[in-house]
Formats: sequence, C-alpha cells, structure tokens
Amino acid sequence: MKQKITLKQIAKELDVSISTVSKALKDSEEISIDTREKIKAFAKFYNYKPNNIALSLKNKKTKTIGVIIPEIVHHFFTTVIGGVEKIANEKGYNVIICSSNNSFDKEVINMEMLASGSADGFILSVAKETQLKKDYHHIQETINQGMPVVLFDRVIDELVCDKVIIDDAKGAQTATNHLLSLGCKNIAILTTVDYISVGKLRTRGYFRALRGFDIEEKEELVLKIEDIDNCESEIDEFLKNKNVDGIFAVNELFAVTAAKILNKQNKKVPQDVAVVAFTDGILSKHFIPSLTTISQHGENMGERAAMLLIDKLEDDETVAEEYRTVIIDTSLVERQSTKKAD
Amino acid sequence: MKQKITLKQIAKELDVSISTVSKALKDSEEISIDTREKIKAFAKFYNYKPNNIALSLKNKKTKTIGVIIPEIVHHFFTTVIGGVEKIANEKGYNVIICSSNNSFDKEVINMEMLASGSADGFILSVAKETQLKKDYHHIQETINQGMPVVLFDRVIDELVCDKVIIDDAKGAQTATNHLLSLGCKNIAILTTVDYISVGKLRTRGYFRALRGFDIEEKEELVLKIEDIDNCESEIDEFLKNKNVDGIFAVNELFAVTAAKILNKQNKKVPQDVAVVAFTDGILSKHFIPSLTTISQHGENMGERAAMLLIDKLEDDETVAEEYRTVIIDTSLVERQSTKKAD
DNA sequence: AGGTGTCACGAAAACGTTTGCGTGTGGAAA
DNA sequence: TTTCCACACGCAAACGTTTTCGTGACACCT
Repeated sequence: MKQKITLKQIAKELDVSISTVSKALKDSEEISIDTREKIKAFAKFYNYKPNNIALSLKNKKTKTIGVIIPEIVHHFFTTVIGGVEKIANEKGYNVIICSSNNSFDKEVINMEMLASGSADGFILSVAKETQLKKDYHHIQETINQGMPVVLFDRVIDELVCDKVIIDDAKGAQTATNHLLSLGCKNIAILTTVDYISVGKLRTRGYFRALRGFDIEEKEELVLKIEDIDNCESEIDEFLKNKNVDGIFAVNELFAVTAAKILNKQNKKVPQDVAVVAFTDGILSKHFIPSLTTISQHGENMGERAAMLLIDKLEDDETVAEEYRTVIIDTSLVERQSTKKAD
Repeated sequence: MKQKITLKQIAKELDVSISTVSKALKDSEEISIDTREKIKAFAKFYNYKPNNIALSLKNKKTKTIGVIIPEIVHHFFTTVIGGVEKIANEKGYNVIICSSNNSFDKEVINMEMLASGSADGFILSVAKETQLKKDYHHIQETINQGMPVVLFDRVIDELVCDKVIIDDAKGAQTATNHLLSLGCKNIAILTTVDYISVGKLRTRGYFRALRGFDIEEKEELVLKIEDIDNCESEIDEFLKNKNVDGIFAVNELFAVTAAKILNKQNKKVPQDVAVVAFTDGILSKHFIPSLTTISQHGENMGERAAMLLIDKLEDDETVAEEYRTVIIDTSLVERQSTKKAD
C-alpha cells in the first residue's frame, strides 16, 4: 500500500533538495549528469508521476476540457463526445463529461463546479429547461471570467462565444425536398414544441421546402410533441384519417414510432408513406425498413468544437477576441424508407 | 473580464488577513459578527467560489470519481454512467468520464492521468484489448497506491477489488430456457470470441440450458464473431441451410442483424424462428418485431458501483480491507420476437 | 594570494486553501 | 495601578510543483 511518491520524498531519500530533483527530472543542464541519472533512476523505480493537482494550481491551467451535455444516454451526444475526445487527446487535453439531465439546476451546478478549477474551458449544449427559462447567467458569468465556452447544437443566440451548429433549417429543407421530389404531396412533420431551438428551426426548413414547391402549408399536418416519452398515442391519433404520403420527423424516435404506427394502420413504408428522419443514429440504420435520415455528423461537430476551444485556450489571450460560428454540413443518407417504387 | 476572485484579493480589499476571510466565510465564532457579515457580503457580491484545485491539494482528495469505459457511444455503458452520476451527485461527488476506446494504451494513459491527482477512485470496465493482453498492471498499481477501484461488467478475476457484475451465465441460461420452453429444438447462439469474458460466460449459460433439456450441444450451431462491424456476412453464411428455430444472441446488434437476415431468407420472426438478445437497449425495443431481451439493468449497476466506491472512500481507511462482489439480477423482457403463435 | 568565473546545487516564492496557535487590545476585577 | 482574560484577529505551515535567483566550492588566471 505504498502511497504516491513526491518530489519531497525523493529529495529526502537521495539527500538533495527538492529543486534539484525537479530539475533533474526535467533533464536540466544545471544539474550534473551523475546526479541526474541517479535521480531519474530512483524516480523511475518508484514510478514517480507529477501530481496534476499541484501542477494545475501552479500553472493556473488544468489541461482539461469540460463537456456538459443534456443527456448522456443519447447517441448523438455521445458521438459528439467521441469527436471532442479525439481532438483533445491529440492535443494533450483531458475531457470531463457531465450531464445536466436537461435540468437547469444541474447545469448550473456542473458549470460552477467545473469552473472553479477543474477545467480550462467548456463545450456545452444547453439543457431543455435552460432553453425554456431563457436564463443564461451561469454561462455568461463563465464567459465573463475569461473562460472560453463553445456552444454546440442547442446554442443561444444572445451569448457571444464560439458556436458549432448545423444548419437545421437547411437540413430539414433538404429532407423535405427529398420527399417532395419523390412525388409526395401531403407531407406531415413530427416536431417538438417551439422552445427547443432545433425543433423550431427544422420546422422552419420544412415550411420553406413546401413553399419552394408551391405547396400549401397546412397546420393540420404539423404535430408538435411535448413529451417524447409517450409520443406514441399522440402520433397515432395524429396520423388517423390524415392520408399523408410523406413524413418528416425531427428525430429518430418520432420517425420509428410513426413507422410502427403506420405499420399497424396497414400502410406500407415506403410504398404508401415515405419517411425521413433528422439525426442519423443507430435506430434508423437498423430499423426495418432502414430509415432515410439527415446526418448531423456528430463526431465532426465534436472535433470542430474541440478545435475552437483549444485554439482559444492556447492563443495569446489578448488576441482572441473574435468569435466564430462553424456550420457543419448535414447530409442526406438515403435508405429504404424513401425508396422509389420500381 | 473580471478574473475569479480569491481569498487573498478579498483580504486585501477589506484590509484584513486571509485567514480572517476564510474563517468568516465559514462562519467561525472566532471572527466578530460585524466582520463576518461584511466579508460575506463582499464575497457574495463578487461571487466568490473556493478554488477546487487548491482544496484538492490541501485535502488530498478531489471528491471526484473517475469512470473509464471501453466505448462512449454505447447504450449500455451510458446507462451505467447515468446510475453512477445519480449516486455520485447525491453524495457530493463529481464524475469524470473517460473512454478507452477499447485500447489498452489509452486505458493506461487515462488511468495514470486520473490517478495522478484528478480522482479519488475508479469505476471501470476494461477494454477489449486489455482482456486480450491480460495485462492488468496499471489497475493493480492503482490499487496498490491505495486508490479504491470498482470493476463492473467486464471484470478481472485475478484482481482483488470490489466488483459489480451480472450473472452472465445465468442470464444466458434464462434466455435459452425461454426459447426451449417455447418448443425450440434447434437453437443457435451468436456469440463473441472467447477472450471477451462476458461472451464466454453467456455461451456457457447457453450450453447449460441445453443440457438441462437434454439437448445435444452441436458445435455447428455456435457462431463466434470476431469483428462486430461486419458481422452481417458471417451471420448470413452461418444461417444458410441451418434450419434453426431459435436464436440466442449475446448482444443486440447480433440479434437485429440476424433478424434482418432471416427476413431476407424469407423466414419469419417469431413464427419460424424465435430470437432472444442479451442487453436490453434501444434497438431491441424499437425493432420490428420488438426483441425479447435479457435486461442487465445498467443504471442499477452504475448505482451499486458508485455506492461501493464511495463506501470505500469514506470509510476509516483502515477497516475497509474486505472486498465485495455485487451480482445484479438480470430479467427477461418478453417482446414480440418470441411470441407464441396463437 | 587575490580575483574571477564556472559549476552544481539550494532557498524561497508562488499558486489558493485551511487551521492551530500566537498576540495585541481592551475592559474588568483586585 | 496592576493583573488577567476574552475577544478578534494575524501568522505561518502545509499540500506538491516550478522557477528565479542566490551562493558555496573549487579551479584557473594573473
């Protein structure tokens, strides 16, 4: 049960000063070769590792990136984290992940906790509750304290900082256009309530696409779902007697739920109804029929966010007073759910 | 761009000593009420928050739990993390998550990094590569240094520490028994190569169930898949001309892939072939037909692991020389893929 | 021998806390 | 007036580093 060894202990053991040990381990010319070798051998034997905490305190930086996401059990967010980790590790940074569980309070707590010494900067996507409350003081304060913040996916326009987003409206437009170009005339949208920024934007894109094809926008074809956990009955009710021939869903779950319901209602996907989903996840890929989706390239988002943050962290502090917004391209992944009848 | 305020700055500003400030903020009787109020007001105004790094250094503890998992983009592991976070937050601990990406090297690096000051203890599930190499020195060293470690899911028998597992063999047996009790006679298993501990155990359970029903174990009904990423062709080949009436898959992906292939081969699930999967994830739930699964109760695992770890962390150091292995119950979740023909 | 220079190392401050103990000031008791 | 005590506060060490600067010893030159 040997405890971690410190510089002080090495110094004592070898009867030299702490500074000598520190310098020797850094191969400083100041120390004689003999002493250097001796100290290094000793340190290696006892598996000396500098204490990160002490280093952080001294250097006023932790070499750690804090990531705060609304849900940890969520495919899209985890892919983003994957991207962040990739870049972070390349550049010698660590990643701390916290989940806000879509709770405003937990988001605040996590940020304060990480801000008070544990991380040098943040990558975050705001909680649902935060978007609803429109209370961003904790983020603003963090920025004011000089900590770089990169927002992604669910961003806040009012906040001045780096952002990584996709063009949600454009992606939705692409999706809807795809349905239109297949000949669909009666396209429904399954979306979220308006305070979810991405839901709102995707709805906008849907309308834009319809206008492009000179198709009337009908309110009765729009379903705004509040509670994702039991969307099933809502969608079921909605789809009855609607006679839609295309569905655009703003996320995977709405899409597969709809597909299952169509199945029950004896309508075939894609023959009777074509379906496109936003978010290219595991569900869409393996569903039968597999779903055509708009891919958000989450890993890519994570990578770009990490790059932006690390740039800010390593810049000369003074210069970096400009903020960038990176827009990640979405792409249409065509699968069976929109296959043309041959 | 005001920087974080420190005790020292408050002290200077208010013309008292640092210790006075510290004590005042802790409401120490030593300091006069007047001074206390004044300091507290000032601190509140400037939004003073103690620096965690300094505290960690002083207290020799970080109040942080390190979690290392093989994959971050993986439903089961994220549910476990959810459980860990829940308990950790209740008890005032933070959670740092690192992914080893199933790489031995990255696992070692992450552990060393977290061990050198960033976390008080570990919850971990070992990487594939580590299981293959059978090199556990990094974990052993961490334990030797007096840091508590809790292993979960993919555990290492040789390591003496707390563990949280499920009874993989028993779960597999339950699954297979379920198929047998439905009348299946020719049950195939889709499993992993043997060095994956859980795969091996689940295979064992499958055999045990067969023996229980006095059914011959046929090697030709066992498929050990090495590369999960293109298991499709392997399974396709395997299933040809086999005439199986039941399939037990050790994970979701194998199960849905098999289901899709059966579909192509014009066999119906569950009428012609019944399917059970290990791991109750999002895929099984939403697949058509929805899959009967063995649920591992990941969140529960995470909770128990966190409890074990925190117990060790908060015990009087000296006492806690006994190690526990918690076995989480699995349960059969019946869905459409094993529905009896009516 | 005195001066100069180099080599090899040590002392100490700093990062931001907490906390045991020491101490100056004042008032009250003797 | 002296003594004593409580009150209210400050000092300093400690946690483990890094780094600047100082310094002792020795050798070499004149």
